[in-house]
Amino acid sequence: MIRLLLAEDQHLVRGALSALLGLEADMTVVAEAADGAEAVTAAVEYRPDVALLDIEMPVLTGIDATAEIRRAAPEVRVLILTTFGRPGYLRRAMDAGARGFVVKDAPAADLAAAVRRVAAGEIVLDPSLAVASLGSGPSPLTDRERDVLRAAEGGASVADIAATLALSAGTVRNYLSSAIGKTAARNRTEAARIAHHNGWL
Amino acid sequence: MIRLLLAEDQHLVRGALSALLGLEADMTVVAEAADGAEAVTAAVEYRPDVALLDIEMPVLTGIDATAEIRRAAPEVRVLILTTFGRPGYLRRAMDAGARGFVVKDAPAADLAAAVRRVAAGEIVLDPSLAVASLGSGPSPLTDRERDVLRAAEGGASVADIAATLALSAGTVRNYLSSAIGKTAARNRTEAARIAHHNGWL
DNA sequence: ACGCGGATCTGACAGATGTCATGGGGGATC
DNA sequence: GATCCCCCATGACATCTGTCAGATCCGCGT
Repeated sequence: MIRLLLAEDQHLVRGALSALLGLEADMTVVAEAADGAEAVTAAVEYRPDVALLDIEMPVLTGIDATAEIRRAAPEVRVLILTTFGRPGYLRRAMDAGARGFVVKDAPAADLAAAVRRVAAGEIVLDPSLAVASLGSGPSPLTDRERDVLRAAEGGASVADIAATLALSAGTVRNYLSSAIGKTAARNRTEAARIAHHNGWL
Repeated sequence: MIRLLLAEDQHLVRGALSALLGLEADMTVVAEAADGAEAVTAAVEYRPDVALLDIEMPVLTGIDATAEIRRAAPEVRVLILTTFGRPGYLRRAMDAGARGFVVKDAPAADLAAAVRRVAAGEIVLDPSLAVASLGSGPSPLTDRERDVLRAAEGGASVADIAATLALSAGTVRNYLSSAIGKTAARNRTEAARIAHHNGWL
């Protein structure tokens, strides 16, 4: 019997996934979590065979939660289940210690299969995603460039960004400029979109 | 027996919802669709009692699909099930003829209840969402302002937008300026974010 | 010790952006 | 018919943005 932990912030989706996996004769959902922090706590407490984590979660990202679980409950195998197949997500998830990566628009039957393979100790990756991940390479952005881009996402002005990051306005513009160059964009908005799409933020 | 049509573009989520609703003794999923156009076709063909539609779908939005179903198969009752409780979404969905609106982070048990009530002829709304919808009022944007903002979302320049909409650059800047004013934003990016968040795009 | 790259800053410049005043044309409303 | 709003446009202005050239500091590897 494979014991599962399910972490997903959308209540209805979580319940639906629980129902879906509950139909499998060899699986049982032993715990559910609505955010990354809850997921870590539950992983420590219930020691499931497989932890199924969404990436886009409040409080603690699925990726950060993966790293935490890796530290606090190393025998728990983490399978990432997320909406977006961003190359950067895959890479960071695997670096954090995930054992598999499934996107939410894969066929429903694949999920149970992935869970079984991860439980058996295999690494499970969508091959086309893996190709995209290796093709686009790691993030070319430095830490500061990432900070600045992230702060610029919502439409903040240079002055705003400078204030929140405690930098001079000129420095912020320099970072923005180099981030724009590295993403081959034509302004900060496009740069943020591209970086986001690649999972670099 | 309540006959259901399920339209949701993420395969895994669709399968999971199908599993969840399949557990209910008085419901059966008679058709599934991966985009809005498929949903309309399936609604016409299978004439389900209730059509469960996501809003964020390719080809045809859940809202557009609602209007189409209303025309082509008026006896089918549409229940919108979507990720974001944007006030503008609710309003437009109801205007298009939806009979209910449920957000994906509602408790899982609520979904089956909502389906039953819609099947029985009731209108089902999340009360707090309804309040937000009435509170924020309808979209203050004109058609053109919406077009321009939408075109600007990805970081396009004024010249790009002017080219795609066949307008003069000055006109584009005027529309952007008035959209920025109406959304109380400080630049186009923030305006697009706010409009998007309210479901005005 | 030396060089390299990242983080931080400044100053200057061209071009993009946001604002405003102003105009004409068309449809809806009163 | 007058009024209002939306569509479309132009020109001028102040500000914001993106780029580039330089400059200092620090840590890391050879």
